[in-house]
Amino acid sequence: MTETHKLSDTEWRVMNVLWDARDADTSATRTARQVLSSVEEETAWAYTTVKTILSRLAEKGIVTATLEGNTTHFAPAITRELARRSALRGLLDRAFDGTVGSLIHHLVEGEKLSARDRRELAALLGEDHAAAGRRRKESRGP
Amino acid sequence: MTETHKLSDTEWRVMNVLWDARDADTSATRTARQVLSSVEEETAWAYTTVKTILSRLAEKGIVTATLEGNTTHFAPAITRELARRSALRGLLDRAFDGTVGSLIHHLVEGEKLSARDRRELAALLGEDHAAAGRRRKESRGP
DNA sequence: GACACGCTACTACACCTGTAGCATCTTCTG
DNA sequence: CAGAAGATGCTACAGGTGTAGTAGCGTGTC
Repeated sequence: MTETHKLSDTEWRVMNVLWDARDADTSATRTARQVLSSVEEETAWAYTTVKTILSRLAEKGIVTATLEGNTTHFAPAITRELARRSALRGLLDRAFDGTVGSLIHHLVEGEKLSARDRRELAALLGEDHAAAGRRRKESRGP
Repeated sequence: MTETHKLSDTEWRVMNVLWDARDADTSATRTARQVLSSVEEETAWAYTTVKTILSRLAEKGIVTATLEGNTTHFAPAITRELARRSALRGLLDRAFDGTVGSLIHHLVEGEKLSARDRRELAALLGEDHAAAGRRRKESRGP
């Protein structure tokens, strides 16, 4: 149901700024101007460009816009996790037979995983194994 | 350098048909008609739509088009692996801080990994570990 | 009270993507 | 050979995305 309407490249960039702010302060918001200054080293956008992107995001319900004085403050309306999940799903469906296994295979087979990544992965996996074993309530269909 | 020009949704669908053909026969090619029949259960495309997509892919050098008689035969000009790598990189950059670790974290943390995936992942990881030169005894029962 | 400055809303536009029609050319078939 | 069946190249067009300009409104400052 939570159709995350597929963020575009620029939208991701903007959303990342909003989410990063949230990481520092759970109720943080950002103005267009602030977003601009956060990205202007990598993007050379005009102020109005940021404004447009933010407005479109607000239209789509992906960010919330609150007018305060005469300045609009923006905040993410969906979590980064959700957006990530949805983007990942899209990639899996498009490019990896829709399966996580296929992606994992690609990751492990390719030169993509450094020894450190591998170690980290193993660690996370082990850790999670313990946690997941306790609350095994997964029932997946074929 | 190997700029894989970012495939769109439909392009992926078509390319997958081409790659799948390759999986069965290393030198397989597909006509627009054949591609259409491979996807028409999921897409309801018109023949000309497939034709356009294939032509655009050919223009971009992502598939090769060889006219044989009056029918063009298409074959992938880039490997699925390459396209996957490039798509994955895009996703990582856009949504996962550009790091594999972040994606892995997401995979392991989220509910995305079934017990089976997890097992598979562990297996692949172990397998690769062994291949790397260090042989280790695998005695981990879930 | 007039003005500058920033902010907003509205408008613009080119390119890409999804989707497809049409006129035409080629080849098989009787 | 004439027509059917199918392939091709052009053309089209709406909606989304990237990128931004412009005019007008609110508010702090002198």
